[in-house]
Amino acid sequence: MYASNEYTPGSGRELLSESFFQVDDVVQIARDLLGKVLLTQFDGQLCRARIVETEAYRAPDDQASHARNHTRTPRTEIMYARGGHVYVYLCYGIHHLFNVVTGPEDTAHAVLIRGIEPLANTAVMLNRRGMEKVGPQLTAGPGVLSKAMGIRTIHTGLFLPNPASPIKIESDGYLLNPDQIGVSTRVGIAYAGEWALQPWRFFIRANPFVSKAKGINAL
DNA sequence: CGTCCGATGAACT
DNA sequence: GTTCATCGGACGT
Repeated sequence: MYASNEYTPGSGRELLSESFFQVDDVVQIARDLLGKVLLTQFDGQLCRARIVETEAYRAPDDQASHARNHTRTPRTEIMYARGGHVYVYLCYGIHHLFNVVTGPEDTAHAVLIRGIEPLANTAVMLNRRGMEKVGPQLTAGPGVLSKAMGIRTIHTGLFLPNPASPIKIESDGYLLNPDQIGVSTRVGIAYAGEWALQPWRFFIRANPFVSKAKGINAL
């Protein structure tokens, strides 16, 4: 199980389609990404992890979005591509933060993946993090999960629904009840004024791989 | 070209 | 609770 990268009938897994990412409501997509499986395959190493924490960024009005007020620069250009593209940017000069572009072309919404639960090939993830033992600090947080999965800024522009992409998101049939989903304001965007109050962070309740964010209003 | 600073994480006191 | 590593992007000059 989980050893294959194929999507044969009966495998119990399916690649998320373009239409999943091209829904206009980025907040709904952020919620729907909870429980889905992030897959990376670099240097022949296939890693899988379940998405347990996300945040929605809704351009152009959302002042926490890099594409706020239609900001369009070389860095944010990929946000204007159609949903399903990958946007990775460097934060604090150190951390590579993995985002999924959503919505139709020219709509710059994106979802930040903030926490994942390792499912397969944890040995490679541990090695990339310089850790010995699997625990929340392996992949709880947007910077550390990218490091564990091998995701870097150079991967910006990959298209997740492409079966040949080294980064993909699939469904394995895992289902969540609405009462398992926690909601809060977003982390680290206090500068965004009233937009910092939007309840656009979603997480799986009681999951240890949800980041330990401080100063957040749980709702 | 110079300056400011961030959608963080880790190691401190 | 506080400090700080580390650097590309955004913007003003």
